[in-house]
Amino acid sequence: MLTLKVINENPEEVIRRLSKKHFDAKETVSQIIDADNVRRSTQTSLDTLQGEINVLSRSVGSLMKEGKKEEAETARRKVVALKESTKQLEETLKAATTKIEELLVTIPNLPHESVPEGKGADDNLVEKTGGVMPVLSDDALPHWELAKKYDLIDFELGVKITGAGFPVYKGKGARLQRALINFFLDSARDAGFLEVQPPYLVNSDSGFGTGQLPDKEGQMYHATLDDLYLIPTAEVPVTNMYRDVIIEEKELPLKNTAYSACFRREAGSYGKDVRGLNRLHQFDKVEIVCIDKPERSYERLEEMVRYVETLVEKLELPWRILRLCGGDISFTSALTFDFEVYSAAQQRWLEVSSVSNFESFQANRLKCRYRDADRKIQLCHTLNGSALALPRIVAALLENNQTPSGIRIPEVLVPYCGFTSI
RNA sequence: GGAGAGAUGCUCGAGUGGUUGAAGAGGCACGCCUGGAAAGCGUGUAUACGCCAAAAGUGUAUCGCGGGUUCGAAUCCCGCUCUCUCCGCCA
Repeated sequence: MLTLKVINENPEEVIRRLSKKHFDAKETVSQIIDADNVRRSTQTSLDTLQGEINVLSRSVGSLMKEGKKEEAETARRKVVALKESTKQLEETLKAATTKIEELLVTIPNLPHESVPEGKGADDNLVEKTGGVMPVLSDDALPHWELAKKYDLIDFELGVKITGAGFPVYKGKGARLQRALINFFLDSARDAGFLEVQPPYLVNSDSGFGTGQLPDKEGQMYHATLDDLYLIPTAEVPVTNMYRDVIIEEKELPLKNTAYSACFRREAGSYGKDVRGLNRLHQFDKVEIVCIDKPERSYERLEEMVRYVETLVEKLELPWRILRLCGGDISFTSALTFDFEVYSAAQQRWLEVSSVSNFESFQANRLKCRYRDADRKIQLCHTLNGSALALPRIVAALLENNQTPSGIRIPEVLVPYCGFTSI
């Protein structure tokens, strides 16, 4: 969430910049400022009053020691009277604080100035393209047919065991998954990311910290008996490692990578979007997460984008990078680059990575701070990206590399797979 | 899951109702000392919010979390969470 400071100091700018996300913040911003004025003045009164009470209370003790019982009793009565008025103030303060908090979480992050104007996915800016478009024969099969033909993925079996969107990978299909995960993790490690294995269930504090709660509650599986959430991405547990911490400046940047299974309810999805591997409830992903100081975060973002580029390049897939427009960028992000690979038999681009700078938006919720050179405490910037999400990579690999004699495995994966074709 | 013990600052650890943000020790930082270092000596070493134009300063809150008793709570009471020990179960 945005800091109170930003809203108080630059309300007009906040409103102006949010309009790019098609969010009208005018009303909310003014409500926040009003509530904050109440909060401040109430706290001032309350603190003063509480100070008086503390002084009097202490005097009760010393008066008792000196044997001045009557004076002590007078002071005691006075405190009781004063305490009555603190109750009202406390309630007002709490109400104002709660209101500010409630309003604050409804405001999206400010988009970076470089975010293009636009309504939706069609207005995203193509930043860069690479790879070679494959030429497939007319009888080329979509990946779900290929998965069946070579017995790589059993969607129906997953339906029996769990439900739609929980496929069972078999044989070379399963081995390809494992190969990709290892390839991604090894690559990330070579690029300087520290590998971690996080929990797959998180508590609500963690869900709040990265912005899944309260905004996207319905998108996560909720284990209600223990009030834990299945992670929609490793971003959640990994970023939350840095919740409530103060990092020394010299330790920045922090760069982590993690593989995890990801669980998403995907409520509201339908149609050809969900065919085969295009959209699943459970999928595998390797995530990269960075924490850095504000003045360096865009440098970091660039580094992450370049890194993801090397992955799609090594996988020999046709790819493109999109700079997301104001209408398509997420609630929490300031600037996002999406990576898409071309799935030749489906003849469509599939999103396989999303690399974002959240600036201090998550850090403010997380209370993830660092101590700068002047020993001052400041919010960090947090960034993350997929590197990469498996299912759509698999879809593109299967479709683009199909030949009459089988499916070719890109060279970089052969040592990981242990086979050269399917 | 059952029984018991515990949770204090960066760490260890004292503190069982009255200037305790918190003794003491260690660590760390800075300074002195030194040719340099060690040792020694000295100083400093939480966070949030408020007030102040700002710094200085100052007020309030915080001893796992939440509530209660009291003029006053780290200290007493209740609930929760977590950790440890023993038993049970178990990959």
